[in-house]
Amino acid sequence: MKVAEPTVERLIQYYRLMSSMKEEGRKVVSSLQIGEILGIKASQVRKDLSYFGEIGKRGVGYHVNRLCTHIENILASPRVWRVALAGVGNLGAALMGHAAFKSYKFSVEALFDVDPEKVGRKIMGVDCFHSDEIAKVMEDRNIEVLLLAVPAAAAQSCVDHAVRSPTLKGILAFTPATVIVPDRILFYRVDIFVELEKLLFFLKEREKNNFQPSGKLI
Amino acid sequence: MKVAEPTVERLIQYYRLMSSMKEEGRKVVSSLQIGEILGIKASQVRKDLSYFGEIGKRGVGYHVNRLCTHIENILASPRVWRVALAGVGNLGAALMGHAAFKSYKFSVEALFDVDPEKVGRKIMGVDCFHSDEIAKVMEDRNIEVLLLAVPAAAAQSCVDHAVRSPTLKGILAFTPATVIVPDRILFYRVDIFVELEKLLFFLKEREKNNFQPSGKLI
DNA sequence: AAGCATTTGTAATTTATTGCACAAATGCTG
DNA sequence: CAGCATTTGTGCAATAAATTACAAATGCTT
Repeated sequence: MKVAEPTVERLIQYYRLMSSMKEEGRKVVSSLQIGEILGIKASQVRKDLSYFGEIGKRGVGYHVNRLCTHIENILASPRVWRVALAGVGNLGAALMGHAAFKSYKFSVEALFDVDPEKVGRKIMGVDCFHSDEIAKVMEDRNIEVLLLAVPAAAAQSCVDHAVRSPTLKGILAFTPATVIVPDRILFYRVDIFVELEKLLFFLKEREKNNFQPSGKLI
Repeated sequence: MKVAEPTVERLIQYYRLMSSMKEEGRKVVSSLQIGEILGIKASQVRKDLSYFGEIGKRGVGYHVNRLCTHIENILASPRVWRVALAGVGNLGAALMGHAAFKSYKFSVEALFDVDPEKVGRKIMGVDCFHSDEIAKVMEDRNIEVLLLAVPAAAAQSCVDHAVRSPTLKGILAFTPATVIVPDRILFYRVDIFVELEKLLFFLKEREKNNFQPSGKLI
């Protein structure tokens, strides 16, 4: 049983929404209501949620607490993933400082940078090493996931070092650069500038078509 | 003639690749080579590139300079978009400092924050206003696009203010929060934590299926 | 407890996106 | 200049994803 990527993405959204509804003390919610808030068709919501067994109640809706736990189980980690962060600039700092970064699903076991001010010190409680040592440190510390927040020019070289560690399983890159990664490594990218370009492109299209809607809404 | 979102996304990647190949002095490239570097099937590359007219040369490939200009024209802006950035924390600073942010497609005309240290001053040459003034300033300065880099808790309130300006056309949010936006506004989101969750989920799936590959590669 | 308004779960359909396969061009070689 | 190796552009097939439509449950009302 394999799950499609768009489904996983929506499951994460449902989970966030259920968490906040739980906090607000809400007990029950329907697929229609979930869909309206998230900008998704109710039928899509139902299909996603029923994918892992019948969890709702016909004529009633979904029990918020139960749905929350249910999705939590689907998304749960088998263990705490060991993560490293390469690039402790503004973006890296933004990540480290973010509330959602304090997750029980992973722990940051090493930092990498080239700045002599940072190398050799602990930053927010984590040892910072020089980027030249990526391969060795990642293997020593059994790092499975690399978060790549280095400048575009340094991205490929960082990846080349990192993939030499047999412990590496996945990379999440925040860099607007083309990088080549071996097939055995799961690779995801968050590219702010691609999204910005897309937004501007579809704004242009909208304008051209004189306000006939198109593109992705919500 | 409407263009699909995945196509636009790939066009941006092709453009980046062509730019760097141009710099390296490369003259000609085939769809197969582009595809191998970008992890895309050659047929997909050809389909994308032929969407806006025949640009390649059979038996030869694509002329790098010509292709670069071609895609540039497709993605070109009709004018310089007027942009504002809400949230001048680490993430906002990372954006402002980024090379790719100095684009001729848009100019940052206002900043918003709640920090009294920042409000009323110029930051990197741009006036910073209090977030309470979003609606007024955006209308005064004719801002069309809002970049939202505020904490999750503040996101919805910022959006509510911003959409009161009739000049607003699009929002790009960097915040891991559910926000409700009217249909007339084009809304895109870059959610680092969703991507991280997805990566961890598919790593888990891979492990479960004992290393049979799945998920998105490159 | 029968009737009714809801709301889920899912089979069937539609739409979107990708991949295949091959004719049509191109340029090189002898 | 004929033959051959490439490589594009594109109709068609295959795959993936979203949407529709409706039977099956549920609980409320009378």
